[in-house]
Amino acid sequence: MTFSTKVYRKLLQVPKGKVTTYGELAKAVGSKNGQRAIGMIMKKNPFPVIVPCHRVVKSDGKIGGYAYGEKIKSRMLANEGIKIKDGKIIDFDKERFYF
DNA sequence: GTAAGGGCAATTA
DNA sequence: TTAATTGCCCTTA
Repeated sequence: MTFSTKVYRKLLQVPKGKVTTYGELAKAVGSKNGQRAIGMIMKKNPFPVIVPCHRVVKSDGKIGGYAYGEKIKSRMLANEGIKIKDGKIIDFDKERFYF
């Protein structure tokens, strides 16, 4: 069980239409300061299909980056019912998922 | 085994 | 309030 594996499992707990942040995710797996590591894990994401890495955003509600393009990310989020405006989530506090 | 970087966060000015 | 700097953890080279 590696760190990345935990991150993936946690991320899979995020329901459709909800999002989480790198910080929350890091804290959820035991590394409250491991947000950067998570970002890297997402980038090297070995399971891009089963891991909804597009549901992970920055703590301030912005989409942040995305290995396959931010526009794709925001589009997928919008497809799940999350409103995106100018690169950031409008109802971030509501759509946000707490582990 | 060492070094650098990454889809950030929290702090400070 | 926005911008810049520092720090943290993990993976990859």
